[in-house]
Amino acid sequence: MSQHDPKFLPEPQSLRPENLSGRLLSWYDRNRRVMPWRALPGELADPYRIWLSEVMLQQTTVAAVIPYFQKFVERWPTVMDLAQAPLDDVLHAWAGLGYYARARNLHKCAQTVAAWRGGVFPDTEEALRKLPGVGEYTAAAIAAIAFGKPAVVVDGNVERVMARVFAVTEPLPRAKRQIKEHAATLTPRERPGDYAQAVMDLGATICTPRNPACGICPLMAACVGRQLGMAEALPAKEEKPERPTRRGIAFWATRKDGAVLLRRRPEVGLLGGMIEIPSTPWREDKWSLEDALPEAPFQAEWRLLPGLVRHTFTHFHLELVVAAGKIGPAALTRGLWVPLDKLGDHALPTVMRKVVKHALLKAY
DNA sequence: AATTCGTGGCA
DNA sequence: TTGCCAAGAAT
Repeated sequence: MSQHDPKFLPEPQSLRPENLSGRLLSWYDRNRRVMPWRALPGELADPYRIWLSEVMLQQTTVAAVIPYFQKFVERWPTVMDLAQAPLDDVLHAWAGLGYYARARNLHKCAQTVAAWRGGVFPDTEEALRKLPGVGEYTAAAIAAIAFGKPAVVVDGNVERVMARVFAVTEPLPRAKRQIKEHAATLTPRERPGDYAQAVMDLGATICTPRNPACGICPLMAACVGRQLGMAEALPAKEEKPERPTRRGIAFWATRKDGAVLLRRRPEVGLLGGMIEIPSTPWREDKWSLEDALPEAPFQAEWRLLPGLVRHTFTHFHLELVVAAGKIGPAALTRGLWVPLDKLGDHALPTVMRKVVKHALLKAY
């Protein structure tokens, strides 16, 4: 086949892999999305705000992050402010956003940056990667977006876009290395931060997991996945194990003055360091009240409230039955007695707020 | 390398 | 109702 053959359609130069970034950037410029951490065109990004937003955005949607981000930067405008804040204040402000280890690492990272560099973030991937809570993705994202470094940024959006454009059929997570190689071939030296955000925006708005809008995609002509009719099916993923159900009894313990007993969870593990309604351990077998009594915070006439509190974590379902009881004058217990109207002052994760709501509805 | 980490929106 | 999914990190 020669170039003079009318059937030969030369691949436009703009569709060569090294030029796809140009198409993405021009699409990005035409469809710029406003987010509170993004610099305006021509402005320099604030590394503190980029870092804070990237940590919040780990496995979390933009819509969920925005109000938390606003709250954090209003209360702690610089990394020095955040470093000086009590950890409890940070956990409380984070409550509801999930993955609470992020909040602890955020605070630790702020203190590290404050101590080492007086509040100046490192600007290389290698140095960023050493900070607590900053992994491969986040280091690359900060380096690219805040410092203009041509880092290869690979998040879930990039994985999906690359898998489709290059028709990568190997399932994730095995395909990660292959996908990163593709991503590296597209990463430009000019405007790498905008490019990274362009791919992520594309994945969030057009190259979506379901019903991708291929008809208006700036990469449509280059997308091998689409040409093969398999774009929506990519990326392939390994099967996930099914989620078990765990059960427990939570103790809604009240005092004569109406205060409720709370306690702090262990620093590590599920809901680490957060405040909870005391409960039995969470196990697969159902609990009878008799089984649960030795786990109660004190001896009392516990009564089971009708109904259940259901909550789903990443890897299991939880069903909590709530038992209500009043502490006697002689009983001692460990924990934190909190008036009902002060429950909001504590770092209660969502599952525990559900327990509170249920108890308030059923116990009075 | 495989698990363990939350939560809310969506089909 | 159920499962999937989201700008992943730590161990």
